[in-house]
Amino acid sequence: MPTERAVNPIAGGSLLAEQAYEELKGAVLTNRLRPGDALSVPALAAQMGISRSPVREAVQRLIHDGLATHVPHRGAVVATVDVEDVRQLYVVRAVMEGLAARLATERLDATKVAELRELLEEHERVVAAGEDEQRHIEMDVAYHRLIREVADNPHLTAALDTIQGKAHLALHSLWRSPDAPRLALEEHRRIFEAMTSGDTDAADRAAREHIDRLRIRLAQTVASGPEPGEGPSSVRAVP
Amino acid sequence: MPTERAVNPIAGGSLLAEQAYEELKGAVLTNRLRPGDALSVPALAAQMGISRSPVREAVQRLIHDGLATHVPHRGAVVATVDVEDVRQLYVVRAVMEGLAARLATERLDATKVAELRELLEEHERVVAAGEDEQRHIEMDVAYHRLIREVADNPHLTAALDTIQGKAHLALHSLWRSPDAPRLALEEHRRIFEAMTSGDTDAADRAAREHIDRLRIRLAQTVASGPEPGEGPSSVRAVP
DNA sequence: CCGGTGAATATTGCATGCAACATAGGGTCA
DNA sequence: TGACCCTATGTTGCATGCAATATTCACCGG
Repeated sequence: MPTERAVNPIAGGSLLAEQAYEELKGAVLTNRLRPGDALSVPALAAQMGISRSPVREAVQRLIHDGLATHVPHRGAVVATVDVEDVRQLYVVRAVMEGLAARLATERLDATKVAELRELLEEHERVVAAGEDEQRHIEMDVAYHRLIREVADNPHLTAALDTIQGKAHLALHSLWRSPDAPRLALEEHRRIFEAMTSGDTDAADRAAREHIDRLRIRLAQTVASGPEPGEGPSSVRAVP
Repeated sequence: MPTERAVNPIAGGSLLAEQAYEELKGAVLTNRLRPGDALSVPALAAQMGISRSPVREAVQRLIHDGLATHVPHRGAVVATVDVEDVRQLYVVRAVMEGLAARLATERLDATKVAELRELLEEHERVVAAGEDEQRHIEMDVAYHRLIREVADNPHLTAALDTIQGKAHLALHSLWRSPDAPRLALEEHRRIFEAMTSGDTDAADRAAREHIDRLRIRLAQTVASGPEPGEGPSSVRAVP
């Protein structure tokens, strides 16, 4: 077991627990900590250079978010998402993104339209340049996040953040389709068109269908390429 | 300030933090702790007869659930839900209960139908007997919870639990309509009919409309009778 | 009578100690 | 060689200590 630490030391300002949480979440979401990896509170505390209290708190928040699971007397481990999990995740996410798009359509103004267009164009560049998967996921997350922000419903935002966090985690293990970014971008554009035309029903439908298609493509990808067997914390690179 | 404790001592078995969380949540949801009440970790720890660590953890979970808010350097206080909060809450809840009903319809079997009918009949007795509000809320919560259970989607369940928790909290402050229980029961029956007839669309619609009507009735109640003034736990009235 | 100032108070958040406990691994015995 | 036991290690979860800090209340001056 290499001493290669998956998390970085904490600066040491205020709210160590918060910083530890962000660091851990980042490590999980960028796949530096992989599903199945152990989250030992003492070990992480040592690596971050802080005591166990804030780390313990951070790990528990991760568990609460569904990004880690608690194995009795074995500590916490980064959550493993199976195909069925993802399916159920996306069924829920579809109706919530639909609602978000609907609400956002009602509250859209010129500023927000510009921001959305901006994001779409940047996403376009990323896709055109064939940049890395990580970057694409970031754009995808950012786009949906902005829609939520426009929708301006904190309860919806909170629920969707949790759902999307788990989905984000799943993408690392499951998403292997090379033209997925292009398709996603296309569907993002369709949502944009519906929203800017003021058609709430169409926006709702477009967002729901986007997530539904994502779910279907994910299922197909998994079905075709059953995933090279990879142990918890082994060394494989993302293809 | 009366020494009247709002929370009970903890038995002392295993997982004190969990027990403390349940105790606190119960106190909040049954209105023994009211919106605005302070949640002092040292005080609660003393009342429960345990140390601060598990209590701190419990309070943080409450905050994460939206049942409490963190006021800087003043400790945590039981969350205050205003009318707008409730409206936004129910907008989200409507689509999620709709999805739950839809999924439940697809997975319904004879056993679950019997359980649902059982609950409805008990609810009927409660309404007929004109029992207390608390009991009615319990029935309402139980009914929706059972639908979720049948729907069998853990992510949907988790999200809805959080949403319903906040809604539950809101009801104490806002629900003053005497015939609300009767109307709710009636709408529960309608959802039941749609589900047992196997019509997923109708079930979805019925559940969504139920929550929407709930939201509208709540808004009307609040608009007509602005609430008998009752302050946090002491003197102030809600502005 | 009222406003301002200072000290006492109570809070949080982090660090650390410690007992209980399950697991893993090695060594022993049949 | 294979199964079993027993110890060593790692973990959790709770208790407690402690510094930093904002609030509150009383008291004093105007």
